[in-house]
Amino acid sequence: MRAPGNADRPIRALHQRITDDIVAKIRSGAWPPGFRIPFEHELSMQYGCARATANKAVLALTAAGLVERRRRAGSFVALPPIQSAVLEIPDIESEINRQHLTYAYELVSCRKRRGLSLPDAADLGPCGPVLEIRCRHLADARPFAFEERIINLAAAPEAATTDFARSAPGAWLSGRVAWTQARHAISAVNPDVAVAELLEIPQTSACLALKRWTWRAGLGVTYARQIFRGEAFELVARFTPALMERASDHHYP
Amino acid sequence: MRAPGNADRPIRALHQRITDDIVAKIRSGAWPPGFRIPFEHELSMQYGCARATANKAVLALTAAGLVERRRRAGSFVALPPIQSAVLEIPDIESEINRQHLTYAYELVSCRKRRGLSLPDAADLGPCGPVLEIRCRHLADARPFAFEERIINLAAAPEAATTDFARSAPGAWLSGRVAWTQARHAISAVNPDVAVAELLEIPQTSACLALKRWTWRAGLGVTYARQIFRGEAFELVARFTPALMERASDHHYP
DNA sequence: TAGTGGTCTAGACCACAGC
DNA sequence: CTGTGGTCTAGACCACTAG
Repeated sequence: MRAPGNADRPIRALHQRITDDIVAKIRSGAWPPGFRIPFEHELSMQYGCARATANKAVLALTAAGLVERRRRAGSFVALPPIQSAVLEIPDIESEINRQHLTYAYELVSCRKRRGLSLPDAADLGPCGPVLEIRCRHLADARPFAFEERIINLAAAPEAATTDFARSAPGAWLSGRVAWTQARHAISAVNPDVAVAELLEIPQTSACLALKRWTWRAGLGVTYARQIFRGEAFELVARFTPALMERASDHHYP
Repeated sequence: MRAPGNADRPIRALHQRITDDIVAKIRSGAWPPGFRIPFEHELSMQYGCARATANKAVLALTAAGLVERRRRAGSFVALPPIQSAVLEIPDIESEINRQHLTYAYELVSCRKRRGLSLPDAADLGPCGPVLEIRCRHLADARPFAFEERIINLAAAPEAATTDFARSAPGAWLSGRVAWTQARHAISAVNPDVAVAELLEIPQTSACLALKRWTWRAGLGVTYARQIFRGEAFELVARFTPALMERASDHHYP
C-alpha cells in the first residue's frame, strides 16, 4: 500500500490523475453521454488505491457536472446543460489595454445625494446617502464607454473623501470594498441625447448596456450602468465544465 | 466515535453542516474577507469528527472560491472575484412563456450547403455539408427574435431529414445532440435591412445579438445568431458563489 | 523547524435504487 | 435483497511555508 504523500507520487495527486483520465475519455468521445463509467471499486482496483480515493475523483466530476450518479446503478456521463454559461465581465481598463489601445478616464460629474436617484439603482435596496458619479472611459482618446454609478456611503465610507477625478470608481472599489453577491443585466439600447453626445455617436447607433448591482451581506454596495459604443465591444461567455478545460484548447483569435 | 451513516445524523451530512455553518458566518459578515477561519483540527474538535471530514468541508469552500488556503498559515475568507458571472442563456420559447406571452415559431428558409456561409460560423472549424436555417420567434404574434443557424450534418445527421417548419432548430437540437463546449458572444447591433423588416422595427433601433457556437469532442455541432428586439429583452447574469445561494434570497421582481 | 494543509488507507455502516 | 454510492473514522506520511 502506497502512502499518499509518497515520494514516488507524480506531480499531481492520484485522485486528480483518475479524474483527468476520465475527463480525457469523455473529451475524446470514447465515453459518450449516457456511458456508465467504472464503479468506484473497479477504479480502486485499477489504480490500486482505496475506494475513498476513487470516490473523491468521481465526486469532482459530479461537481463539474460531467457525471451523474445514481445509487445501485452507477455513474454516467452527463448530457451537457444548456441554460448557463460563465460570462467574463470586463474591467474596462484592461479590456482597452487588451486591444492594445491607450486607456484614459474622465470624470463628468460627482455629487452626494440623500437617496437613490438613478431608476434601476432602487434594486439595491434602501440606502442612506450615496455618491452619484458619471464618467467616461476612452480608448486612444476616443470615447469607449459612459458610466453612471451609485456608491452607497454606508457600505463604503471612504468613498466620500476620495477624488474620483483621479481614479475611476470601478477600479477604486475593486478590492477595496468586498461584496458577496452581484447581479448583471445586459441589454441593447439607443443612447439618449446626453449619452450620444458624450460617446460622440448618433442616437441611432446601437449600444450595449451593462448594469451591475453589488451587495455585501444584504447591504447594497454599488450600482453601475455602463454604455458601450456598440461596434467596438462584445461580451464573451463560455461554457466548458471546469474540468474540460485544457491549455491546448485555448485559441487566441 | 460516530459512524457517518449513523441514524442519529440529521438530514444533511456533517461535512455539509460544517460548510453551511462557515458560509453563514461569511454571509453575515461576522467573518469578513481576510478572516482566518478555524484550522481543520479545531473544526474536528468542535464538531467531534475526524480531520478528514473537516477537510472535506473546507475544500468545498475553496472550490466555491469563498476561502483561500495557505499551508502553515491557515484558511482565509477570500475577497470576491470580479471578472466572472454565471449567465443565464435563455431558451427563447420559455423566455416568452415566462413573460406570459404566446410563443410562435416561423421558418424563413432552410437549405443544405456544402460549406460554411455565415461569416462567424467559420469559428466552428472545418465542416462538410451543413444545414442553413433562418427563422423567426414571435411573442403574441409580434416578432421577438430572428435567428440564423448552421447545423453541421456530420455532427447531427438526423437534421437532414427533419422538418424545421414544424420544430424550431434550437429546441430540436437540445437534448438530441450532445456537446462538450460552447461559446457565446453578446453584442449590440443595428439590424440590416432584411432583419429590420423581419423584426418589424426601424434599422435605427438597437438590438441585442447573441451568437453561440457549440462543439462536441472538437467537432463543430452548430452555430446560431439570434437578434432580439432591443426593448423587450435583457440577459441576466449573477455571481453568487454556489454555496452562498439561499432560497430566502431569491426575489422575484 | 514546527505546524498547517494535502493526501491516502483500510475498514465500516447506512440509505436507497435496481434487479 | 443485493450492490452501489455516501459518508465517516483513526491514523499516517508528506510538502510546504511562515515565523
